Amino acid sequence: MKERHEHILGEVVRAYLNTGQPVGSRTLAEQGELGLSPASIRNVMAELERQGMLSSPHTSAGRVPTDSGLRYFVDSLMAVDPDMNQQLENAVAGHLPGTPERNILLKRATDELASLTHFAGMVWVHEQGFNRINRIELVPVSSEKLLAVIVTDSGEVQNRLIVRPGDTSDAQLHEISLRLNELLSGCNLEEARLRLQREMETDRLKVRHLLEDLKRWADAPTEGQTEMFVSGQRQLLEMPEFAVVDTIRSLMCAIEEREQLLHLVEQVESEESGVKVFIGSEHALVNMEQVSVVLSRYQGPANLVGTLGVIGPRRMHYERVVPIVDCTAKWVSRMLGGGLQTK
Amino acid sequence: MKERHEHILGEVVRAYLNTGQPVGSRTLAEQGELGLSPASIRNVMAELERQGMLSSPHTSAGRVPTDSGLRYFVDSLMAVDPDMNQQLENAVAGHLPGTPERNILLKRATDELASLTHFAGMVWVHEQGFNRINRIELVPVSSEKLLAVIVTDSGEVQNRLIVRPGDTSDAQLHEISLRLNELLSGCNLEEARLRLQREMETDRLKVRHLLEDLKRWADAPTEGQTEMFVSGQRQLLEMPEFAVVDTIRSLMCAIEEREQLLHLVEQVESEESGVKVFIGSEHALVNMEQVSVVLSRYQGPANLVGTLGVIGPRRMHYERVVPIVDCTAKWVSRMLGGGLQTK
DNA sequence: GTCAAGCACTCTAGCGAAGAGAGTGCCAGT
DNA sequence: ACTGGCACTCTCTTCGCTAGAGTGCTTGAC
Repeated sequence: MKERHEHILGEVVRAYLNTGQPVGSRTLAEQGELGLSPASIRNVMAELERQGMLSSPHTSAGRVPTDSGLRYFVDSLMAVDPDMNQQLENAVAGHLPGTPERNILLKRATDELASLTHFAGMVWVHEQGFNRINRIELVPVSSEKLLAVIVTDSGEVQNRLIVRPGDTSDAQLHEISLRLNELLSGCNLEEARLRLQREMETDRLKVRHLLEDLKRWADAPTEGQTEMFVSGQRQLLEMPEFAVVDTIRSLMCAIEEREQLLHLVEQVESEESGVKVFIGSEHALVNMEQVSVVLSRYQGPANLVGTLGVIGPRRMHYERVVPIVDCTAKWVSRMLGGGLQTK
Repeated sequence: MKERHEHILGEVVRAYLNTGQPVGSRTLAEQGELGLSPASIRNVMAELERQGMLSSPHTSAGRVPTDSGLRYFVDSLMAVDPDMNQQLENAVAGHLPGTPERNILLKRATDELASLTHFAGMVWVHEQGFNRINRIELVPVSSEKLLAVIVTDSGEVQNRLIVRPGDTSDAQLHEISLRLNELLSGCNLEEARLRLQREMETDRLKVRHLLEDLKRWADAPTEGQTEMFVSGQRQLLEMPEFAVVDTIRSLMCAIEEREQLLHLVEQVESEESGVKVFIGSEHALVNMEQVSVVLSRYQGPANLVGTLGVIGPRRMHYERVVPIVDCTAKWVSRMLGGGLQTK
């Protein structure tokens, strides 16, 4: 594409991102960035419209960038301020200190995404079903109940109340704990199930009921296999383009139902450069042509991998949002990798 | 109030709850419940308007019940179908089987409230700061980290990663666990802090760092001292009265900020009959005159007490919503009381 | 060949007028 | 005490009009 065309496309996009309104040739000329008359700008704009980069809502409105136009802008024209990147990294790291438990860390990252971008922040955890049990502990709670705590090697903590075998002292319970750790440490779910089954048959510890309870836990389809955190949905209501309830409704539905979004998340490859942007109809979410999604993979230790990003109006400042998502993903990877490494 | 007036007020409210539109004298007469001519109905309606039970948006619209009108209806006119109560109890109990961990149970109750009413369901837990530690356990996670699990006597499970003291074997860790249990079982937060302080001075176990970590935990302002679960916000978007974005925005703000709602929750006394209804301006939430809140206390074991309910449009079917909230509160109380009692 | 100026054309947003519809209040009659 | 009838009021919708903004095209200058 000719340099002048790129220049003008860039200006149209920038003006559109700022105002959300169609931009006309005169406003662009008066703005003075180009040093051209409205008429000349018009010629170029007409050309860009033929190429599918711009479109006009009607004859006498200005031009609005199409999805392709925004795509070209994001891919080739967008200039990321190098200062900002540094600044952002500091901001992200500053707001998110410490190494808390995994889910708390991820929840905080979600909040941070939302507050930095003013859109809705989202974080997914893909278990991949390969979690290995790192530790299992039985904590006495009352005479009838005990709490089974499992720590996986990806740093996740799960706990569940189960029935306490009759007449077991705390010391005996500790015995059983030790035995279970021998038995199950390093197992994934599948193996754990098998070994529990085998153990039930010999049952040296006479705790058949307890083993059954545990097995039932392992058998249950691991709900929340892809966990999801969301934050800041409210801020989307502030955007003027969502003043029509219909759009916001589709948006909330998509967030609550998760199916559609998961499908999108799968398209983000971890090998790629990092951030992936879906503009308007590119993400194929129904009734959400006015919505864009910016995502990036993060990588924790072992088999923990996830995706995070934001969902917001098509008219978002990609120059700012893309680095935010990028920094957050890197920061989360670093925190997870550094803080929870199990070996 | 005269019987006829009550009768007509009741019909106006019912018609309004169904349609959401102002109701006129003719529609009411044609409906045939009253056996009166439009003119007679008009006379009564004018009287009711003078009493502040009804109001007309403008001269030639029908009448809409005021907050007082709805209040009178809820207090004196509302007939709760006795069958429904039984039916609801079955429905609630049916959808919510088992006795999982406390927070999961409460989350499920929230979902159930939302799905039964089609509004947003909410559940709060008021800790009252009196929680006693029932059990504390240290679970080894890696060579550098361990997981501290605390079970309170209200059945709540908290866990946190802390630094593992250098060169401690799993067996030693168990030793420390036992000692900590001796030290802290039955303590509330205040006592725990004191005892940890004292222990740090003598420190028989040479684990000063660990004790410091724990103390820091106890010192931290217990965040989420009033926990809150929300579900089904999306369904509020379906309500035609929330088609204007402003109302829904205030609503989402109120839910996310929590402050205002907490203030409201405090007004629900546990001794009272059960369900408390706040209609329109009664709850003094800003910009939410079109919103009603229905709440009830539930009572768990020991010092665990909470509030649950729904938030929805002023025009809700109170005859249905009130028993739903009532049943859910009773069911939650039963589940918590029965399943997690510690002694 | 490139750019700018001018002009006719098109489309929308906003405003006021007019008419339909719904509901009321009041009066008179049974 | 209740009802039928009538005049009145207010809103909602539709229609037509105008001002404003922006375009495309043609023509002329460098």
